[in-house]
Amino acid sequence: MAPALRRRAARRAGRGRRRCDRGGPGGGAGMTEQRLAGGRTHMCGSLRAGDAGGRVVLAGWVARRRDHGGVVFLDLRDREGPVQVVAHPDDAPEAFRAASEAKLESVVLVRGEVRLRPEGTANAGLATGEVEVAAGDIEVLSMSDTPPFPVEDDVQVEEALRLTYRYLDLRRPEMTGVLRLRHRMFGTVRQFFDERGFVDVETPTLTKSTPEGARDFLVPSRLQRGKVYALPQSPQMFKQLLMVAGLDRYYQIVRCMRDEDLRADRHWEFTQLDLEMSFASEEDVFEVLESLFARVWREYLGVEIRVPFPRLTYDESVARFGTDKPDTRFGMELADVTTAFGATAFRAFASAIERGGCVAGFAAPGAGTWSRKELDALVPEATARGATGLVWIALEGGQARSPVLSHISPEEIAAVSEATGAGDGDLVLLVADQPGRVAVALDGLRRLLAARLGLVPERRWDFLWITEFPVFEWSEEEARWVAKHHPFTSPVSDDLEPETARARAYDIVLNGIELGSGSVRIHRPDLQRRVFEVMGITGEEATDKFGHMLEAFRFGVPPHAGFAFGLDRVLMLLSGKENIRDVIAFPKTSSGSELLTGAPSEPSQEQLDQLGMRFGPLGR
RNA sequence: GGGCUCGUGGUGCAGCCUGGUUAGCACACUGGACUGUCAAUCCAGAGGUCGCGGGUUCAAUUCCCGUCGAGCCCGCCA
Repeated sequence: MAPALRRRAARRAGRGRRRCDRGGPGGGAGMTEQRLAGGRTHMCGSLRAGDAGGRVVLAGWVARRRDHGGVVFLDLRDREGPVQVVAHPDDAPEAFRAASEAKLESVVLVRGEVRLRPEGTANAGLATGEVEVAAGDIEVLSMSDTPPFPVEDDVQVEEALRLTYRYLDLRRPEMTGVLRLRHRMFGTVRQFFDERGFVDVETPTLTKSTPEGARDFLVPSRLQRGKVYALPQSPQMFKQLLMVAGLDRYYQIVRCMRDEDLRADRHWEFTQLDLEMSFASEEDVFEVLESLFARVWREYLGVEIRVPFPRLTYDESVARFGTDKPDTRFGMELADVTTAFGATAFRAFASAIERGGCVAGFAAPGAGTWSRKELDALVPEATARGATGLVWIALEGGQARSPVLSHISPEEIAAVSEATGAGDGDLVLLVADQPGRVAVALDGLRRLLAARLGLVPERRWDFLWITEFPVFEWSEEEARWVAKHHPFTSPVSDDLEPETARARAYDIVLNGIELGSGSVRIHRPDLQRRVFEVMGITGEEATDKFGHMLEAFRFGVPPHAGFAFGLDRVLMLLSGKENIRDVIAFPKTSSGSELLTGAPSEPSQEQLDQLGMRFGPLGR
């Protein structure tokens, strides 16, 4: 075989191996099919034993240098990974000198020959560990200053510093890997919806302020002074109008903006998978999303998830778990024990019940042996979550321990143990208050205890649907009923009694995290008006705020339903990150600063003049 | 809006509670030695407004108050 042919064959073999490697986040599909810029022949991290014997041109960043005086090793890194470059003074004096002088993170171009490493010097911890590149020529394309922090995985660096030099942070293999996982997953999502006949339509970024829902980001208009656009919280109205337009099936990977305080899993700008389907019911939407998640989980985690997902109504979820996003990977379900304390001598419980409250709790298996100190430490955990107090009863060796033992009867303890399923060695936690507060506190405690007791199984994916949400929710602040989902959500029946009306709205919950939500929409103008009425939106107001929707609905609306979920959160789960900023290329801090660019910044007087704006002293 | 935690050479941390020696360690950096390492090794060296402002004190990195920045949580948000 001619050398050139042999090389090509070898490259093909290497390519095949690469395909098998693809589980990792940084796997580059079809890399070798592409022409590399700058005269490079290979990517550093792609070289394999099959490439041995070939002359290559590589370029990358100096990840590490090992200088033995007589021989210098450089680890040259590009997005595919590192490869070892060897420079010998005898073979190539110039290259040797360049290698000795190249500082870490400098960009260098290397011409040389790939060869198998000498016997016993292969590095099994490296994908390129069987080979090395004997440098014939090394050219420093760009010398680097000493970086402000080590560009390596598993190095603890203050996040503010990482964000200030985000380009260096993203150079770390782990971060590059997340960005590439993000790219590939988006591709899978697009392909999935394309195969199913969904049409990708872009919707405006400068649009009308949304009256209900989150706080808007506003953009002042230059041409129409005194008026503002809003950045979209979601393309909700546009996607419904696309159904009126007859698009039938729409999807979009779209940036949404909500001006609310940030959290570990919440960012101002986030990326949503948005979809809408005409003539669809809940079942159609469920099937699409179950198939999508099954495909993504299979492709990126190699996991077969169980479809269809279990379903739980909102009421059942709140009753059993105290929340509409339950983590069902462990038990410890809640039990309402109000009746057990119907005639209790315990004043705290009695008065809570008198005021229309309830008593509820759950059993934490194995926590009955905790010390008094550990158990008392749970009380502030409960009050921090809004509970008035917390009663703990530890069952151990046939005895009950509790700070309120003298106030509660053995019969009450027996009833509570029975209801919560607590046995010897277990701990019962009880909270008495208004049902909503009890639920919030117990949900938090349940998660806390499960984590502390090590009862949360890893590598388990509990997807579920929560259905039949309330249509309305009472807003203390505004003293009126507001939409729990959004105002276009169809009620289950025409009965719009605000306290009891249930909606054809659904959430996907995974391991106790809400991924997204959707609903069947109202397509009857008369029903839509009645929903507005309950929320105190008059005819005039409705016309002003939602006039375009109501108008559109006069001209033939297909029944339709849709869904939206946060892709950033899905990526957090796929990559095992605990912070949303780690799956976003250029995120902001929790106070909204962009440390890289210095945004937000003060506007110039000229900018303000053009917009007809004036910044005055802050006042109420 | 509220609560908690953190801020010390380029990086990561210790010191602070119990005020007073020259602010210590590791990595990185600089110089030297070294021909098979892969967190190379060995020797030497340089590098600090202890976030910022004020107070207490004979004396503050250390105690107190304020402020700025970062993180987590509640409120808010689907």
